[in-house]
Amino acid sequence: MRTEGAIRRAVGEMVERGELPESLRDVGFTVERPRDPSHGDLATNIALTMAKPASRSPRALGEALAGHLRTIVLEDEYIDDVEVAGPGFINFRASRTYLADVLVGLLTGGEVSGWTETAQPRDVLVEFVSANPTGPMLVVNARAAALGDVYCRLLNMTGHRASPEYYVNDAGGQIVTLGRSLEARIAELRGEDVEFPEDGYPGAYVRDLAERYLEAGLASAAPTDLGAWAALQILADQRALLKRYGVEFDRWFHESEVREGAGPEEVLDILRERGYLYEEDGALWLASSALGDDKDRVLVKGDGEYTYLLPDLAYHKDKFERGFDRLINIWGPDHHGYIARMRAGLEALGFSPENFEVVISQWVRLLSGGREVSMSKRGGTYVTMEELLDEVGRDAARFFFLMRSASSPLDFDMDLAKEQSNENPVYYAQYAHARIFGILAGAGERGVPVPEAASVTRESLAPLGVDEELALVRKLADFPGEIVAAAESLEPHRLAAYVLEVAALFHSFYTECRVLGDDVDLTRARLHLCRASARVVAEALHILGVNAPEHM
RNA sequence: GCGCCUAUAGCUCAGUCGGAUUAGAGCACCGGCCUCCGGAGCCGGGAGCGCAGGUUCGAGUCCUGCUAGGCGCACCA
Repeated sequence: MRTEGAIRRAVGEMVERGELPESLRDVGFTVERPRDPSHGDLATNIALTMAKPASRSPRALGEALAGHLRTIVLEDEYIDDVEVAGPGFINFRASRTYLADVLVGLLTGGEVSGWTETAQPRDVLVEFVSANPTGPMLVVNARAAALGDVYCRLLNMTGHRASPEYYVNDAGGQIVTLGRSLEARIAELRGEDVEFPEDGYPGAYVRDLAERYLEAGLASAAPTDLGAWAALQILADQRALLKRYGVEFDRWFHESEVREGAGPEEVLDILRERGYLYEEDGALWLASSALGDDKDRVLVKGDGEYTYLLPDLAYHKDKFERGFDRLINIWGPDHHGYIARMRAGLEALGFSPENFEVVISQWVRLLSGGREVSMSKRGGTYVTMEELLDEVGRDAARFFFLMRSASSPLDFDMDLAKEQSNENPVYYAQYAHARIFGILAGAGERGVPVPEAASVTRESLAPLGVDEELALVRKLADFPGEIVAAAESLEPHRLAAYVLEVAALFHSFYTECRVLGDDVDLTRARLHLCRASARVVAEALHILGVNAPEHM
């Protein structure tokens, strides 16, 4: 901020002296952190953007601007140096005072959310997983669960109000199919000779449910009721598993409730009023092709039954009516074709489609022993989310899913995730945290006084100055900005990458700089740096829902 | 046929709002570092933007076309 102000002032001065035309007073430019640390802490491209309109060489413009900037920032205690580099970038170098204040802020600054609050908070509903209650959750569900959960954490951390929600598809034909599958398995257990339904669910879990059903001493029932019962059992299992994974929903919204309520009929009324509903071939159609969809969609079938879309529209209408002004849905890649009709339907209902976002979470391919684990739902061979958690644990599973952007298909290396070594990124990050606590404990054992975090001052940090120390502090200074960037772009993988970078810089610092030494002041300063690093690593991991252990 | 996603090092992936004659990590491979705070660590080394155009002072990034892979195009959910 202050850098941008200084640049504006420098441009203003040049305009007033006639060194630049008036038209360039408000020229656009950016200020950003250069990728290469040797280019300083902040850089602006202003000389490049104004070179053409000013018809002067960017390099010469840069020199002229830098001259003005030097006198302007002279009294700024946070900026040490201004220089022109490359084709005409103007680089600013942060002062040691600035870096010291970064650490003071990290150690005494209270809740992280206080550093990252947005000026425009929104009420966000994040709907994710929403797996059919007809079978166990699979690894793709685990990926979506990690993403949705962290979206909420990121949004809440940046001052929004995010609410995680699960839509339970407990209506429609699939529940009946589940019921008929269960019926057949129950009959088998009773020794009856029955044929398993052709389209039934072949998984072993249906047999387990049949056993449970008989053990509970429940009477025979119609397939619909059997299906409803089975779905309830499966849902309870899902809920427990998600909790174990660190994901809890504010609300489980049942499709059956939507269908029983007035919502679907209200949707039809509004669409009719707004002219987006028509009848053809005995069915009621949504005129979605008028709003960007490939074709119109049936809402009420010829037999009077609702299609999936109608209750879903009613559900999303309900979301808006509950006061949410931003809806985020995480869907699998097999549902991307559904986006256009959903968006069209919401627009037809009078909602702004910009407030409805869909993130497509791409498939997960499991690798084990260097080979792909075959996944076939039809063949009944698949790896469930529960098996994955049993195998690799919560921290590794979450971190691996969150390391990659949602839009990339993911190769999940089970062997690597299980490995307790430096090859495993999640251990690498956690190790940095544990190592710091090892140092703090070691200080106590040696009688080295460990300063309270709150006691840190600019002056107490003055002994820091080695490259490894400063590089680490610079990286720590990015923390709030990384949270904001990850939240705004809904890209948790940035934060995962960031925490690995912090860990790497900490390990380098640790190797190069002995923390517990003879120099009391230096030791105190480095202990503060350790504490601040541990805090950033822990906070970042916690946002990702990953533990930051003190011992490993 | 139409639509969406993907294509960056041998492998798995980053790459911010288009920025720096030098495109980064990790794994794998090669070579170094423990009388000392946690070696689950550190330091060094080679190799790459699918193809062809275009926009721009500047393109891995934006646009067009092509190629390859994945997914989707229901009165299923």
